[in-house]
Amino acid sequence: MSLRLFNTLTRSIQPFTPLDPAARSVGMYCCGPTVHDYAHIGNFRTFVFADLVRRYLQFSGYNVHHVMNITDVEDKILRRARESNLALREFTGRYEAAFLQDFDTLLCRRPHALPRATDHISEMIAIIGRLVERSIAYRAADGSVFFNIERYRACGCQYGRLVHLNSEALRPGERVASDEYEKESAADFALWKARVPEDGDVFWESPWGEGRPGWHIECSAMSMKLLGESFDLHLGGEDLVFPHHEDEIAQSEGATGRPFVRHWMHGAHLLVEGKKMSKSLGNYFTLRDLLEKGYTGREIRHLLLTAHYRESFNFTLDGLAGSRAALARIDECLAKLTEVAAEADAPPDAKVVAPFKAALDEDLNLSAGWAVIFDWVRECNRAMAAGQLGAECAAAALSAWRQMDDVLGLGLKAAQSAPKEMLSLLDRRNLARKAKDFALADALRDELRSGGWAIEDTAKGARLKRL
RNA sequence: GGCGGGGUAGCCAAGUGGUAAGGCAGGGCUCUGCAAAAGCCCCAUUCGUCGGUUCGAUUCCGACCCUCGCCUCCA
Repeated sequence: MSLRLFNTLTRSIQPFTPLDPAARSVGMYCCGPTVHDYAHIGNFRTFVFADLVRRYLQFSGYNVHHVMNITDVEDKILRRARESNLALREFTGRYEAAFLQDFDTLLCRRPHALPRATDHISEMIAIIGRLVERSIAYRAADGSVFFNIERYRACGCQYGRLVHLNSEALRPGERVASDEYEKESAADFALWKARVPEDGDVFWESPWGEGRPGWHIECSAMSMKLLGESFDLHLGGEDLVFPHHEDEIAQSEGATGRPFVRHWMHGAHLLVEGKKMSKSLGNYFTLRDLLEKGYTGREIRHLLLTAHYRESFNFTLDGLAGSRAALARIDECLAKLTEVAAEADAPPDAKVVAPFKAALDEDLNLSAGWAVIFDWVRECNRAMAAGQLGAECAAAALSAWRQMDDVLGLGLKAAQSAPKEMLSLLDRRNLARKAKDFALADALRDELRSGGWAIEDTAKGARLKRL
């Protein structure tokens, strides 16, 4: 069995084959955050999805080079920076740092490169220059540069491969009508935006005059710089299919004449409490909002990983409580396995890893993967309850978990050891129980509980567990 | 209007032309001085509706209903 992934280009699940299969290396680019605010849970679904892809490729033996851009120049950023009276870099720097912190909280592996748009203006200008040279782009009267879709098509290129739009449907809508730029055709998109007064001191010199880059061009410039003019995998949220990714393909292939990306993957959006997230509905959550409610990054990550990435997903606070319970079940099992395994060591138990891999190989069907994991948890529990699981087997189970967790990224929750005061309370309770002074024993139990520790009476005696 | 997803138990969510994974919640049991925690067991004759193809359809086809997304800078 080998990895098959859905490719938006072909709208089908197909074997994943990198450009250079022999090297087992994969170049992967994911459209990153626009740093003008704290990222919300919907943004993070996409990044956790990208992390899953990256981890699974690594699990599958690929050497992944993961690039994610930081969009730090854009209309909304400019406006907000201006409102906050901060220099662009100072403003975006705050949200970039917050984003990365959130990224870590969700246990996502950091990309190998995090290029910022503003550090790659010259690369963007170079691409625009190539397009102008080939007459696929033109300079408008105001100094903006647009991509000419007609010319691109005339070169034998196809526009609309991802989204399958017909050009007649691309009639100017309200948003286009209000666009003041001087395009020759409504479908054309900006590569370079001429400087306007509202931009303040945010502008760069270019052969076409002062201005700033359009939105799509940054991804073409940075991905091709870091991964080559053709690379393997490009990811993003489903809303980016059109126009962002469609335009990326057009400007990249228009400039290089070479195929841009082999494999496109898009993560579906999520609903929150059954509705589209919106601030007015009160169901708009940043990661920070959820942490404030007492949920952990690990729980949020788990919930985001319960549904298949191409299905829209209903993110709820109830679901988060469910994730907490589900993780506790896994943690409990792993803690017991650790106890049984003691010092033993063994290679991963293929009985669980193999079906897990089979599930993930089929377009990352992690929902099916969870079924494998929970079936396995039940089996382990059953065997341990019957006292029929040897140290070797427990060790093999733990190795298997570590291997699968390489993909899940949830970690092995370390057993917390209780502080001295709590341990002495436990001792006193044990003595009270021995003396059959149950009133005292129960009082001590309550005291422990209010101190945040639950007593678990097991066959091997009482132990404490963090609440 | 154009294009594309979905509708599976109380909730979340897989899946298959051969008779419905898994998680949460719920119920029962074990353990316990009582609890708690934990574990085990149970929990959809049925997959939006109606037709059709088929020995057999939740799965394929058609119609309809509902829902979500995209259609020019939103993950």
